[in-house]
Amino acid sequence: MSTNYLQDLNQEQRRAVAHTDGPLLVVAGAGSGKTRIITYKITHLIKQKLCQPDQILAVTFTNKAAEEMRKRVEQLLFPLPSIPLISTFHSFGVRVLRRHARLLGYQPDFVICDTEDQTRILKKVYELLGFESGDLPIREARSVIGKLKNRSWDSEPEPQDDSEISPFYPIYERYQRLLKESNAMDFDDLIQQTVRLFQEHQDVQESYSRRYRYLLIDEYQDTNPPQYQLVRNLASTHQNITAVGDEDQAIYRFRGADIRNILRFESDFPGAAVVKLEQNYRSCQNILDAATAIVSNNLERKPKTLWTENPCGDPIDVYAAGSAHDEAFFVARQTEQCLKDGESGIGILYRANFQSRHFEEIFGRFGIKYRLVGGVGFYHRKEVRDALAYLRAVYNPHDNLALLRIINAPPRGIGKVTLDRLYAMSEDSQTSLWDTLVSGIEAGAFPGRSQRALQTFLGLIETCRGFRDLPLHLFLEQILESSGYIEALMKENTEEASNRRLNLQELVNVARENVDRGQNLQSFLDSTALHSETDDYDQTASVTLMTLHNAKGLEFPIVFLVGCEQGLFPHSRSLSEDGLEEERRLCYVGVTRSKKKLFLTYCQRRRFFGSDSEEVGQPSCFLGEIPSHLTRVSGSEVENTSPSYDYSSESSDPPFFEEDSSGSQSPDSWGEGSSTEAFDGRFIRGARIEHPKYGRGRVLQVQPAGDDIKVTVKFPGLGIKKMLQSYARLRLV
DNA sequence: ACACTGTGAGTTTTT
DNA sequence: CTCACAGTGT
Repeated sequence: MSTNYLQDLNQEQRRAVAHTDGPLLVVAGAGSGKTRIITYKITHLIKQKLCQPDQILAVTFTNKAAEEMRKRVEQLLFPLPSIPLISTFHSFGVRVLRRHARLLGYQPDFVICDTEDQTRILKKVYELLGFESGDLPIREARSVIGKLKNRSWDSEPEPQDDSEISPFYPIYERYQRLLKESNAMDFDDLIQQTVRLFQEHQDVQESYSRRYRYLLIDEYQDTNPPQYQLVRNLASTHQNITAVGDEDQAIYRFRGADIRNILRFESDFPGAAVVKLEQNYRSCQNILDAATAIVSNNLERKPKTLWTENPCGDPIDVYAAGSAHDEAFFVARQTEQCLKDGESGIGILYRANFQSRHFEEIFGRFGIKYRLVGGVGFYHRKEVRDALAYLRAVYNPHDNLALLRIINAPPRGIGKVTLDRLYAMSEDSQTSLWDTLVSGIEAGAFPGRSQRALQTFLGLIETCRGFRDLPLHLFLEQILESSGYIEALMKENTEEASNRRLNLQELVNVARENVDRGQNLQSFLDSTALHSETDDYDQTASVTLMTLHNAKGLEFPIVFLVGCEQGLFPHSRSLSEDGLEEERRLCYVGVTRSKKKLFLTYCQRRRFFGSDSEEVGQPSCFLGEIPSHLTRVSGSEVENTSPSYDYSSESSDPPFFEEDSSGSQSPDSWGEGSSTEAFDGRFIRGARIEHPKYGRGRVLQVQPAGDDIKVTVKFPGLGIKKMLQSYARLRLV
């Protein structure tokens, strides 16, 4: 068996796989065999004996993608003497950092904290610095910190040149210090600290660069500056890098991803070869045409032409639903029909997680089995996180974050007053909470009741430490018993509590599987921290609900892209600046997930925040970018429940889909560019605005009023005001 | 210390 | 609607 596997590839793909020496950029359009390139190239390198398997490093963004590749490589190459490292950026970071943590002043058993931990830490920071969440909501503080960490290669951010961020720099500084003191890293640190390690310790960098002689990077368009720098560091000694990507599918700018990384690859890596893959093997012609038409409105891209030999396929169905409920109903009915026809592999894709609710509800009523990816996942449940914190705290009591989480869960009489005291003492003595607690109890530093409660807690942790040598799952079971956690749930005697118990049982099962695979506590904790919900997504489920972001890299015979409304998709918060191009790419990603059949739906009215009335919405401007001969439009009628929404004087029912003789099925607001002129960056539903007198508010409703536009705005604390756009000097924020 | 209540505020996307 | 929080009462 020599080079048979090359027969599966087209000419361009073969060129990409056969190029083994030096930098290579593979510009791979949607559905053109991106994953195939990486897996076959790994195969090629090994079969041609260009290196040992364990000298190959392939980096992806999601565990799911990594797993998929591992599986495929295994299939291609039977038994292997060693295995290539196929890993996500983050888990690669963890791997390196666990080994060299001390060089950076961390302990090797550092903790990985996620968004929830970040929030807890930030609350503490606010408390310490006297910040109010009114000054800057914690959510935004997180994003400011993320920006600081992700925008540059070096680890010391320069705040002074950014007036928008510099007032909040103390928050960043204190946050980072608390993290360090807790021996913790957030997700961004996992990359950034790795880069720092490489910068400060050239020898370490070189050893990794020499160790991995061939580098393959998936989804290169989504790399942010630290990741980019990491890649360059790894390639430094050999430049054997294969970057695979597609700038049209760059959808992680909010995470600091910089599309220019892929656009300037050739100048970054002199002598780079470039291969373009333009044949699409996935979608029908109609779908591909629609996708191409949409994305060609973007300016920030290299033009390319995707083509396919696949049949034309059905027209794209566009459905104008009356309400979100109606939309879900329509999708459920269509889905039911598809299932009856023996179809499987139906994807319901949406912009934002909260949209899933209606579909879950209606699908439940229809008896349609579905799988939900994302949302509040297993590892984010309170009880699961508590249990993991117990593991951490018992294993290492100096883990402040874990200790704080479980010290009073279940309630055992250690409240805020006691905790504040403990915290202050720990600040004074510069020791961990645990040490402070131990010495404080000895010194009798607490009032009687707290003293006894803390004493009990201390005894509990010490008892649990006695179980440390048990296999992980038994260890966990023991802790849950001894801590009284299970008992407290039993006492509650509600359905919710019994669900929680089931979840904990499930966690014990996961732990057992880990033991069976020979993994230790540390790797168990790592995998739970880096786990994402996409990971256990099962290809065999016939109906799947997920966000567009989660859908990247997947494909479905049938796709429903729902909620195609101005303000939701494109999202109102991305309308200012050039965020619209990114939304358009997201739309491109969504459309190209589909193999044979695509439905696009939107709601003419949607409830916001579960408010009492449904507000009028405009169809997504992306719908207007699809040539009308590719679509088939239908819709449900909207009853005129509220006179203020009455559009009937302007068009007959259904309002947006008047059949006219000019041949265009599109309403006026769709036409090329016109919707963009009227609404892009303006005051659409959901947008946040600022009024010179009332301050900040949110647009609830927009309606035409003669030549002007009437805008309804909710100002927090002040109530709802209606105003005309031309008079009110509104500004987007 | 904690369980309860009402208030008010907030929904992009993720490792 | 659903979460987090403040303020109540025990």
